[in-house]
Amino acid sequence: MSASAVETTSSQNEGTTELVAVLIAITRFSARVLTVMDGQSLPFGALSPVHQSLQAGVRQWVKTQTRQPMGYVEQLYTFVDTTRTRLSGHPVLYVSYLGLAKEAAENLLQEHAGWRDWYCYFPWEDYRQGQADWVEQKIRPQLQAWIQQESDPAIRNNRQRRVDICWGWGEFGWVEEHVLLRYELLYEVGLIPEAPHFRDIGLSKNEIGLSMQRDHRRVLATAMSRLRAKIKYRPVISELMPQEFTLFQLQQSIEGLAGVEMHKQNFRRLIQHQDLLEETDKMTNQHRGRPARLYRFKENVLLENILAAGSKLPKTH
Amino acid sequence: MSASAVETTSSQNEGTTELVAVLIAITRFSARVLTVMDGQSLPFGALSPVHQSLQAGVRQWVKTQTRQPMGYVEQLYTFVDTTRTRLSGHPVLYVSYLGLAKEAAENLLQEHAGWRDWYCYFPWEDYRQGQADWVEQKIRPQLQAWIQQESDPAIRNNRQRRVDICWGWGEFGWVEEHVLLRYELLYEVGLIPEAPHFRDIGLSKNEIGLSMQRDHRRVLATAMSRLRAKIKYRPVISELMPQEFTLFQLQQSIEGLAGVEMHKQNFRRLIQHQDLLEETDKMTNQHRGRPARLYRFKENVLLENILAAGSKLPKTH
DNA sequence: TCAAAAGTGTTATCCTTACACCCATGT
DNA sequence: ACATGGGTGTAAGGATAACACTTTTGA
Repeated sequence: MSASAVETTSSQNEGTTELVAVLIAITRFSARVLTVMDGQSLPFGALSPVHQSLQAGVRQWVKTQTRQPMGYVEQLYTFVDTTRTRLSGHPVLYVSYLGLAKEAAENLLQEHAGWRDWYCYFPWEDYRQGQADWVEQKIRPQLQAWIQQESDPAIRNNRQRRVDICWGWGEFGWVEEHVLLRYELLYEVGLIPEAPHFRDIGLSKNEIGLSMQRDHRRVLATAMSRLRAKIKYRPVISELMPQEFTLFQLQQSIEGLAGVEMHKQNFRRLIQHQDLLEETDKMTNQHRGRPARLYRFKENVLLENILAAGSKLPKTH
Repeated sequence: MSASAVETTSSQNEGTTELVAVLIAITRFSARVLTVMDGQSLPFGALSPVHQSLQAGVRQWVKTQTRQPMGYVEQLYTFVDTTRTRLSGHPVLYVSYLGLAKEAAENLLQEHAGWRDWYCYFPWEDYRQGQADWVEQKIRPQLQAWIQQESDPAIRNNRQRRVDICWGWGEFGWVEEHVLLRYELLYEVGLIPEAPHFRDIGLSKNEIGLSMQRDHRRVLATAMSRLRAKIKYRPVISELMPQEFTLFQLQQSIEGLAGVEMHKQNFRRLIQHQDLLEETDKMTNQHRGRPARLYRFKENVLLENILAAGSKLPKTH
């Protein structure tokens, strides 16, 4: 503290930095995110000089706020909070981290902490049964109106193209990792309650999703984009699965993350061709139908998540 | 300023944030990076509350420091400077950005600003003629010794694996986007002058590369990794090329970035199958051999760099 | 018996790679 | 003439997607 008092630079150089964590776990094949404040916020806390690193700071805050240990961790993105910056007169930063936890601890510290299905915040991102009707019926006309609002035909064309790319319309297909693009589009158009220029058109929470404080929903969207992109080329799914599992459980978990369904037979073959899993000698019949073999990830896969090395997934359906 | 004086929180929450820019351009088919301080630093400056966004801040600093305008910009990574944090008693952050410039302005503002070939800082990353002899002769034995230092056979095995993945030895191939992994390995082993535990084994600057202040070389390595990965699935190369160019020039530019050579015929076909380029009616004979057709990127490609959409490149050789 | 899920096998198609070869120009 | 780079064709191999089909269990 005495050291900072010695600083001769103006307070323009000083600022507040907060660490924000998006911790993901899979429970019953659906993706969940760790929240605090009754789901209105992600775990967060101020960066302090006692932290040895940003990562250590995030781990510490999540641990003290929720008691949930973080497993695999990677940096996501750094945001400025323009509102708080303007109000306080110094820059307010959020450095966000993505974490993957193997099991969701049930004995969370605070009453207001909890695991939530991530589709509560992004209902339109669950594309497993195809595009929801209300997207076509309620969202699409709003976007179309937004396109028509623009008088310059060149910009109007760009808007049309952007909308089509985001939602897989026209010549384009649905791309599950465009979570952030879609969120930012809805935000810009004014359909997201967090937006300063929000226009309420009477969408329910099951449609437009639950809101979060301090733009944390954008942070979550960033995390979903990153994770959905990453599972396609790196076996990070191993950080989320239990020790042993069936191939179908693995498929359902990935489908839960990606928000799309996959072709069963090809999924199995593709996974088995990749030298990621090894058979156990156990079978399970915790489900309807023929008993299934249990598999586990090979030992080196965890290491290779930290280093490098690839993995592939089949296309949808 | 008066607002920050009102702050009641301790100075632990206060910190300094610097913006660091890695601006890349291609000159004569080799990748260059914009530097200041005679190549010892990347352009940087403090984040201030007057900046409307992080990106705007980076653009402003690069412009005022070098007069070079930035084109395409994306966030790279946020680092903590542990040394300066310890000394000052408050967190010191670097938020880094990658920028791609179409042409390298020659009339740079400062005398000490300049464009440098990025292989000056990472000589081992130029793999276009295969692996350099001195890597095999001087680096490899050092890495091998580092592996043998470890007594625990499990950890020793991990080290061996890590070294092999990084450098494409053993069962692995050279992966050009592992720039950061390789740098961090060399840093950890103590071969990089910037490392606190640096052991001088008499490598020349042509071998271990030029040093930079404040760990900026790590920032550059991060940028190279990102860019090398990105050109494989997104046509960001369009942000670096001049208006019109031949296919061979495009190939050489990409080879300059990736640091590997590509198969000529397949490169041409792959590019032409992707609906990225359009023919002009012009030919050039600014080179030996048969005159070549000039191409340009389609108009929508620039837009799609900002949004999404893919592109592919052939494997090496 | 039927539904649900585990599995196996096969084929068509596309993409990539590798190789062979001809064309046009400057020196 | 030949070196250099431009440009076309094609065949082999591998990966993927799509489809058909059998097996084993619980309800």
